[in-house]
Amino acid sequence: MGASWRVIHDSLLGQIASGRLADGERIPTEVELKDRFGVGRHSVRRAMAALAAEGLLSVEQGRGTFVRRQPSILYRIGSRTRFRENLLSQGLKPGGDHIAAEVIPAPPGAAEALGLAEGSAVHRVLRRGRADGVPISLGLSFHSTLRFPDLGARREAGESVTEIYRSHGITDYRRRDTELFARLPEGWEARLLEQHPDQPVMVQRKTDVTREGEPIGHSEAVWSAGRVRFSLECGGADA
Amino acid sequence: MGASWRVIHDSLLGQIASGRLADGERIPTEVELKDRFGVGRHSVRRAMAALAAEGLLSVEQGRGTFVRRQPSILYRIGSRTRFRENLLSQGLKPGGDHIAAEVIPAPPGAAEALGLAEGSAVHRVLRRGRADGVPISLGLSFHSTLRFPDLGARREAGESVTEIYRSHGITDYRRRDTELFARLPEGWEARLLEQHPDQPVMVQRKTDVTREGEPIGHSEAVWSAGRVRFSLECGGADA
DNA sequence: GAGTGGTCTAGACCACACG
DNA sequence: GTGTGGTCTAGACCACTCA
Repeated sequence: MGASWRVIHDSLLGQIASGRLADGERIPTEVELKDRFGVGRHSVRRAMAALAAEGLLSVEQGRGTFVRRQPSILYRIGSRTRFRENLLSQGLKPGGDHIAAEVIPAPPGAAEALGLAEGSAVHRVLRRGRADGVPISLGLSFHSTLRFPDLGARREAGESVTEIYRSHGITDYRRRDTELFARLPEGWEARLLEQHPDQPVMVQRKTDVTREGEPIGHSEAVWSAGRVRFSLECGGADA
Repeated sequence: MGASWRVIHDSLLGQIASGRLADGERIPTEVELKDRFGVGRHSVRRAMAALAAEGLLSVEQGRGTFVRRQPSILYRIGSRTRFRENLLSQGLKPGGDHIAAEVIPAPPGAAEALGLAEGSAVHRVLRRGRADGVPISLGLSFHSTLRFPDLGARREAGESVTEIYRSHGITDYRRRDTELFARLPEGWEARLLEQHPDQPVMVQRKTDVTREGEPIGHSEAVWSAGRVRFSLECGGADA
């Protein structure tokens, strides 16, 4: 016989979908559900884990479990549109936090993309993007300290990459090798994105190059898959 | 205290990464691992689930659990490149199975994309794409039966969409609204893709329109995220 | 301190593969 | 039949939040 956790899962799913359990509302505790459905707590937890991985619940240790309707953001990709404008055009308030900035020896991936020797000093800047206050992305970028000595401090102060490029004489740049894939998040990524560790993220890897083809910046952005969909403005191949 | 399943997870991970557990090799049974690490079976299973969700293991009920190194395919998207050529250019053998073809009332999403009344009859064709024999995608497509009466049978016989379009006088078409996002797979999707249900998939939704902008086909392709990365040929916006 | 979710053990039975 | 993984119950203790 199949899965008794499915029964719980589907029951709660129905209540959330129908609105009987409203957004932000607290759902019954694990013990209460276990008694109500006459099953073990393990099965309740399994049902909750599935719902959380679907992005419907926010589980908070010590406080309870809450219905969390996810914003569904359509993020245009492939144009010259920037983070700010992209969100504003959908009526969302863009935001961001500075998480970390440091100088480290270039990791293999970044070194290769930037054409540097592995271990060369690079700025590593980590920022969190928000839409209407909800975390949606983690942007991790790498830039050579030789090329952009002051980048770390200036990004920390809130300057954009484009501005910093311009002050170093780079008036135009383009993207090379934009790569997109999905995976499960690391623990720290899930925490910073305030999402369940079983809910996937999308990773967007890209390299900026000058008009002449010189690589100047490499970045890896991690997007919450439950909150963001990408809209490609360049069409796509068929399967 | 922390997580004892992490210890097991990391130990096996190391053995797989270092090659001490080779591709295709069977790993110790749950009972054996539970005894070896001196933990409960639950913790062993949790470690296995994590490794399987990372795409490193193939768990087969009744047979055992095996190391499964995943192919990592870079699939170009955004150009005119087709499935066949895309894989061939990477030295992979393209393949595919016909799964199902039927005529159904148009579901809401497809009806809207095609500009049909909800419930109009459409062909629904499901195919599975393979690279070197490994399933990598499920392509679900919708076409009006009025516009393409013979499409179901012809696709089942192996004809391509482009060929069928051409025989109906459509010599050129383009993509509108390519949308890309990630989620966890449904049970049947995981089964058809032969992947773990906790490993994410990427969904690519797109609509074909004629040069005049008339929508003629809508499709939703589900890609195994553990096996495929997308390469966008049109750059990307920054985070 | 009481209540919540997080982790763990122990033990049972079921479903499936294979000899 | 034997052994594998899949599901489930029961019960314990820990970590965190909040009054």
